[in-house]
Parts: sequence; structure tokens; C-alpha cells
Amino acid sequence: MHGKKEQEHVKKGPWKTEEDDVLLHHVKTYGPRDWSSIRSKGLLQRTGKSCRLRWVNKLRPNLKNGCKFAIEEERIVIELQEQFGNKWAKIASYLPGRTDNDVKNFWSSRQKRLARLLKTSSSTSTSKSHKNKAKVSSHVPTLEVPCKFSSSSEGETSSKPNSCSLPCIEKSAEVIKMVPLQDLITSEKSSINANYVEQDLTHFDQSYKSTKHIAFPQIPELQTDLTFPMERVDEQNIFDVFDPLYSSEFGMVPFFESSGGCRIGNMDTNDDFSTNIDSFFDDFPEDMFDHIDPPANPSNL
DNA sequence: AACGCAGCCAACCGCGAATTT
DNA sequence: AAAATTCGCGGTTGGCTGCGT
Repeated sequence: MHGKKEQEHVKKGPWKTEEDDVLLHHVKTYGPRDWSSIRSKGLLQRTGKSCRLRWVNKLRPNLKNGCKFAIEEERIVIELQEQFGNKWAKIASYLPGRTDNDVKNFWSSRQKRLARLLKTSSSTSTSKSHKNKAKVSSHVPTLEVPCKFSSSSEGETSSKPNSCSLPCIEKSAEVIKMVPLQDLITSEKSSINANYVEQDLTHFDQSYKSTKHIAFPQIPELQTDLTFPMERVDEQNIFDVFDPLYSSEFGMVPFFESSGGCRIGNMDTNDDFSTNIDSFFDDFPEDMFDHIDPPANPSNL
């Protein structure tokens, strides 16, 4: 009975450095797969599921751990959530260095924040006159611009400030009402404009057809020329990540560097790997992935 | 200084899909 | 083809931290 229990014992909770080491060694040897074998071999008392999650969310190279979402990233998440719904993994595939968990956490935080704003606003609005409402709304700028969503991004680059242009997002000439999220947040303390909060939340209501109301950070323009979706840095292209050219890709993610200025790598999880990304890879032999089967060639499928 | 609250994040759980036996 | 196993995703939870009162 005890023996069986012991055999079935599964470790949970925060990961220790030593466990990360074991997991990294497994990935180094066999690649990011066979998660269940880690436990069956007695390497770790973690479930395969837990191992995979740890790798995907924290140990995988190129992750932007501990970095707040840049404005561009926020914008993309909002747009893609609008389009795909809560398909976090899919949305994350458009954001280099972000995991589905990151996106999910970002979104739920945002939802909570907005819900709280709405709650606050409704309580304040009941105690305040309509006059007050109108007064507040007048100082919050609203942008109503035709959104140039198109799968053909060429020639579609917006010349207008505040218009949005995300390639590969199929949209008709819908009107996007952009509400600066920063304004929402900063006005929380003083007086909330219920109208704006409501507008923001209504975009979750599918019944809104002609006008989309989205809380957007107010930024001049998306200065990117992203080809979506970005390749995910995971099982599919792990080999690319460890390509000899990787060194140029590790300091920053080019696209988000300017806004985020965020270093990549598991900088905050454990000291052994936090010094810098180079020392992280110093631990790996040059032929570290020689043992790994190359990804299936799509043409052979 | 102590307390409460909100935000953030890592990790777990359940379930369905995909893959293997 | 069916059952078993593994994997991946989305929802949820709980702990930690920072900030305001």
C-alpha cells in the first residue's frame, strides 16, 4: 500500500533548479517530447504534463519571461482575441516569446481590471449626475477610424496615425472605436466614464456587428511589418532556435525590442540560467540535437 | 508599521484531440 | 477498428508582491 503510494507519488508545486536541470537535460537529449518518460524513468516525480508545461512556459528558449506586454503586443492580443476568441495558443503564436499562458494571464488581468472599472463606474454613476458623465466623456478622446485589416498587407500600410493595420486579419471595412486603455486606467482613481467602460466591454458582446468597441492603447501607429503568424518557438521549430545563427536572435526579439526592451530567456526562474543566455547555451554541447529526429517534412506528410 | 486590495504569474486540473499500441 | 496512452489547450486557483490607506 505504501509502496504503491510511493510509486504513485507525484511532486507538485514550484520547480526547483535541480528539477529544471533534469528537465533541460532530457530535452537536450531527446528533444521536447516523451514527457511521460521523464517520470517513468524515475528522473523526476513530475507528471509528463507538468514537465511539458514547465518547458513550454519557462525553460523554452526565446521566452520573454517577466516582461510586461508591450503596447504593440496588447494591441495584437486584443485584435486577435476579437477574431479568434479565447484561442490563446493561437494568439500566442503571433507573439514571439509569449506563451499561451502569458496571453491568457494578460487577458484575464485585463478583464478583471475592466470589470472592476465597470463596477466602480456604475457605482459612481449612480451617485453622480448625467451632467458629470457627459463632462468626463468629453475629455476622453475617441478615435473612430476605418480599419484596414487585410490579408494583403502590401500597400495597405496606413499613412494615418491611429489607424490600425494588421496583416492577415480578415476584416471588412468595419469601424473600430478605439478607446485608450491608459485613459481608462488612469481615470480610475478620479472619475470613471461609464460610457467608455461600457463601450469597451461591449466588444465581447457578439451582437455588436457594425461597430466594434475595443479598448486600445492609444499609440500613433503599429510600426511593424509582421508576417503572421510568427513561427512558434516550440516543438515545431526548436531546431531553428538552436541553429548556429541563434546567437543573433537571442539578445532581443527584433520586433518588440524597441518597445519592450526585454531580454529573453528564463532570467528570473533560477540563478543557474539567469546570468545570460549565452551561459545558458554554454551548457549544451555543439551536437546537442544530433540525437533528435528532425521535424517531419511537411511534404512527406 | 500594519493591513487590505489588486495585479501578476506559475502551476494545476479537466477535457478533448491526437497518436500509439 | 478499438482501446490505451500521450499531448495540448483553456479555465482556474493560490501564492507572492507592490501599493495605497
